[in-house]
Amino acid sequence: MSRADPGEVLAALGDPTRQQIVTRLASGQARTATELARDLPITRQGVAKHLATLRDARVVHREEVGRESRYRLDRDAIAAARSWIADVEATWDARLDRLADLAERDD
Amino acid sequence: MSRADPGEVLAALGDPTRQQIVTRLASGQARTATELARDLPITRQGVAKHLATLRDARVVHREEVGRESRYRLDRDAIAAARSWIADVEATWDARLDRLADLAERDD
DNA sequence: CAGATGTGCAACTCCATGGTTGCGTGTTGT
DNA sequence: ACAACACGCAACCATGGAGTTGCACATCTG
Repeated sequence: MSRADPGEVLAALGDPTRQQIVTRLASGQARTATELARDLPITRQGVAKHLATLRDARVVHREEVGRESRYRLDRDAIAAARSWIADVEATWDARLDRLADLAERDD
Repeated sequence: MSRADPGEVLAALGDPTRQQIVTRLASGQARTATELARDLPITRQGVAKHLATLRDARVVHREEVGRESRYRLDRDAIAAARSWIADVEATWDARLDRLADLAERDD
């Protein structure tokens, strides 16, 4: 089972509708596509497609219960994306530190 | 000067090519579109368009020097995106904590 | 000044994808 | 058993955006 690819997760989180879905899933219970569609201006199938791409990116996983399937956040994938961004920041900071060193050494 | 919108930043970071550009910009100096295009399988104009959307999302800002314009990372916007993700995680964690409370109270 | 280099802008493809409708199937509950 | 509900899948449409080429303009250099 391959781990979540940060880049893919970022791409999944890039869409505004999917951002809303993720927000909904974070603040409440695991929800079904039909429930989510009630809050959104798109159809159930539209939501379902978004959930599919979120599932491909491992941001979400499906739990089938009887005739309905509920979707739950997968914390690890989201953490991977945050980690990627944090790495960019860290690298950037390191570069600034080097510049600071040069400035000091310049005195 | 309106601040960076996390959603817009996420969208900007969603594209794989732009992810590479951001990585390049994080690990080195401010670069020009022509320089970046050398590392990438697309033309300079392609890179320029990506830099434009990164600039719209405040992920990057332009520094015009003579006839060339160099692009530099804007740390704040990236931090905003990371913060958004962190919020999702925090909300999710808080929900899990509430569940734990209920479980305890259930004993 | 003339050529080389760097850039931005505009027009043009083309494909990925967000969104829809329609349908068939499985589950629930009365 | 049967109606209502929930879902997945497939076909379809339209728009956006990634990428290209072409060109005009600005800047540097010999």
